[in-house]
Amino acid sequence: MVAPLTDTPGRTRVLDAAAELFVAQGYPGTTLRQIAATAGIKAGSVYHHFDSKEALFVAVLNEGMVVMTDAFATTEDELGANADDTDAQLVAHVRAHLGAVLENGPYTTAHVTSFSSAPEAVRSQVVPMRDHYEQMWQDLFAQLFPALDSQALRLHRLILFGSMNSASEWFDPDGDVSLDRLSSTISEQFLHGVRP
Amino acid sequence: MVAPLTDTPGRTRVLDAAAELFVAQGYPGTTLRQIAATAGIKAGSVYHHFDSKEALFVAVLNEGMVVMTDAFATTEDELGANADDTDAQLVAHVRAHLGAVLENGPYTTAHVTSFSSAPEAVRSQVVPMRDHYEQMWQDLFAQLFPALDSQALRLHRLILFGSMNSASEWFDPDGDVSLDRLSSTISEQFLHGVRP
DNA sequence: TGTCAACGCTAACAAGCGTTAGGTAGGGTG
DNA sequence: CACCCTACCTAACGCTTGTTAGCGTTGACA
Repeated sequence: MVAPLTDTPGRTRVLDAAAELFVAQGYPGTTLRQIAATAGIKAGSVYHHFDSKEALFVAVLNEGMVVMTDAFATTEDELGANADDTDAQLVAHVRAHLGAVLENGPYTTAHVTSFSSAPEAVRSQVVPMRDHYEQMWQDLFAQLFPALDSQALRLHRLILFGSMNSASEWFDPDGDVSLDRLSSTISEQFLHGVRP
Repeated sequence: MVAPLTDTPGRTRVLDAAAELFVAQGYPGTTLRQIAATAGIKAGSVYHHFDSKEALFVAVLNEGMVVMTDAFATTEDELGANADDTDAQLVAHVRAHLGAVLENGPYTTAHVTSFSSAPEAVRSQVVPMRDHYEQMWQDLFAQLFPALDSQALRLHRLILFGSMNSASEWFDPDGDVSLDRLSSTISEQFLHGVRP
């Protein structure tokens, strides 16, 4: 079904397998035996690396959040010169977010697709990092659109997040729409509306 | 945990309970015993109304799709006079879609939130109806934005769907953003971009 | 060379899963 | 009256789940 992964050290192999399966089947729909099999070991051996299924899921989500936060920070650094060009700033950050979610492996995607299927215990452990990431965007929006009040900022941010994250359900890296094209379409659409 | 439902006849009570729980916990995360308890009966009795857990899920999703398709058709009928006003048409359909997803009970919401957690067997039974609904929107878009080619139409439609459907994750009917305000914000945003 | 931790295995556990068989109470109809 | 259909129950089935305990093997380091 899913080819066993290569010779990375054990813990990483388990983490990779878990992320991949959580994305495809959600948290309750994925079993430890599936994860173990994909990682090339037996179910009991997973407990050598993680305390529980919940802890494993938390580890996956945290790793994903780190990738996304890093992508945001890197983009902010790289911008520098264009820091006063609203359009350029937004498109760069959209591109970074989409890159993180759509081409940086299953860790980030897990956040978008299977966070909602997580039990409360898992959710509460991950929410702080999520909030931090959302706050970065909220600050960016406050800087880009100073005329909007904070409620409007939040609303528009959530609209943008919705259109970006939903792409994980239909985007095909081998299709005829590239990531760059998608990023600029979403950014243009968001800034100026549908262009005829 | 989940309050038992009211006095509706048996089959409907099971269907309501199932929809509610599938939305909250996804398909594999919801058990027949939970559904039965919420409906006020025992697990085995569910099989008097439905052949299997899968069939029950399919019934929920189909019911949701009927509601959404009806909402679309009703909107098209009601428009009539304004049929040449692009802005009015879009905002009306956005309002209808959001109304279906956010205030017409858990059946429609189940489509948005837990479709992805369904096993293949369920998915393939529901896809035709989904495709039909998407086609209605695709046709609407073709009429509203005749200057765009079909690839661009699809892209913009998916962007709009993303921002609308993601609202089911954060929209609060009792919050300070009303459904009407949300509908017009999303429509305006989609048509003309962020307004300062 | 001896020791120890890291890593994996086997085998089993209690609990929970979807599902089924067979039974019971009650109302409507011949 | 007898009959049957609807709606529900009880009790169990075979299976899978997350998890644990105990045991082997390996390689690094003293």
